[in-house]
Amino acid sequence: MNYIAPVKYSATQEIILDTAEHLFATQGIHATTLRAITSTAKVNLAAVNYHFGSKKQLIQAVLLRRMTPLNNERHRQLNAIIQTARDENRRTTVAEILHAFIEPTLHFSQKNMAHKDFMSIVSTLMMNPHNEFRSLFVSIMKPLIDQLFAALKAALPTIPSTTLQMRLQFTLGTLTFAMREIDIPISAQQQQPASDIETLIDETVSFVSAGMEPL
Amino acid sequence: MNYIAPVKYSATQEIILDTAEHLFATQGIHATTLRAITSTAKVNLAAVNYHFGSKKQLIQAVLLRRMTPLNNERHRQLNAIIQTARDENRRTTVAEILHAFIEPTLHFSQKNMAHKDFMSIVSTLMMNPHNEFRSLFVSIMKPLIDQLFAALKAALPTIPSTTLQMRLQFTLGTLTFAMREIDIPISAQQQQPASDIETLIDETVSFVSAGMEPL
DNA sequence: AAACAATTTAAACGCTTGTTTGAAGTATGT
DNA sequence: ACATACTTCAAACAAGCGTTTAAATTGTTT
Repeated sequence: MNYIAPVKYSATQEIILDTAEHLFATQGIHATTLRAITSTAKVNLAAVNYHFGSKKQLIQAVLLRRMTPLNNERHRQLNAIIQTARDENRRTTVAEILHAFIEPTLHFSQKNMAHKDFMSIVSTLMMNPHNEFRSLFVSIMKPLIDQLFAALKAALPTIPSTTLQMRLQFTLGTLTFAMREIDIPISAQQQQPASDIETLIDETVSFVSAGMEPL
Repeated sequence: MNYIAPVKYSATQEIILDTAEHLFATQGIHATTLRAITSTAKVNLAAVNYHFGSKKQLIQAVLLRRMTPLNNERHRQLNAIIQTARDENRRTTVAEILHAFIEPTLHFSQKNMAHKDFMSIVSTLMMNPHNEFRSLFVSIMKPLIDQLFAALKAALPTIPSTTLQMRLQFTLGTLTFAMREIDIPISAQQQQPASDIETLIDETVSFVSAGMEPL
């Protein structure tokens, strides 16, 4: 359930997708030209239009290629902890729920440079309410966010929905910052401590878990 | 101290700045053309180059015009609570410090549509590590962030700097989401509760205050 | 009222953009 | 080996971009 099979691409298509992904992340989607993509990928200028139809469709392909497996994994983990709690005849905890969403996200973003680039694109998109491709992104995320909210509501039945929705938005904001090195530089900061993934995951989960239940 | 005087603009310049601000926020900086700005503002196409020199300099002017008074106010509030605590011979609390930063930010962003647009641009910029204008933005923010970090470090002396830096980044992420209606839509959500500013400020401060000291 | 400076205007500039074209090349199946 | 489909290629296309120009207009000073 909720599983979506990935799409297969030819070698040329994958080179284009990889190159576009990297340039979108580092230069921005709008600022990246087809000439920049094709010359970097060492393919002909017309290759993008031939293989993907248009620049717009290329962007969508870049997004869907990685979004699908990531969301599959997030769904898998959420279902897993819900099932485990049911088996053990108890409620899921807030930290469990948030971990099931945050762990795949941060693990995914730290897997390699390509994944880091991809998450960079995604977070930029999340921050751009009026972006042309945001509706695509939102439609992909919606079922997952709904499931996440329902799980949190069940774990924290006394908190009003309005408040809980707000805190979930804050959580997404925290996660967006966590999954990149956006770092407004801090003077005291010595050249990026570069903590490992597990520490980052733990810190993020405990930060938002505490925020979910203040006082 | 830390106060920077605002720049004066002519009527034509202000119309251009207002229009550019709105279009930058709703369409993105790169996607907004000078022709779109000047035709919407009902001024001649050449007016931007005449009054600001170039599109690049116009963007900088849009940023600086509002950033300066906002940061003046943030500095004022931070200095105020530090002075008050000193007068009362006690440490500043974490919630006080975060409130002094968050309150002016959210109040500013909710003042009117123009301010909302501006904060939309700023948050997009914060999320774009490789954006051309990020360095300008960071240089403006740096003294403030440093002061904020120093205050937090003094209030939470037992927390390692590395951890504290991470939590400050999370806080900025939360605030970035709070100051806009970015809202990944949640199904249970009934057409935006639209809570008032004071509630939003309180919720944000308590969320990040809790996150600063988990357990 | 005349002279000067500041601003606005319409038109054009060179350049880059995404896309399309038709020929050349390559792979596949019989 | 040939016919057929697929892919690559260089070249060109119209459209849109930021910027510049020089004349017309407006505002200010003397």
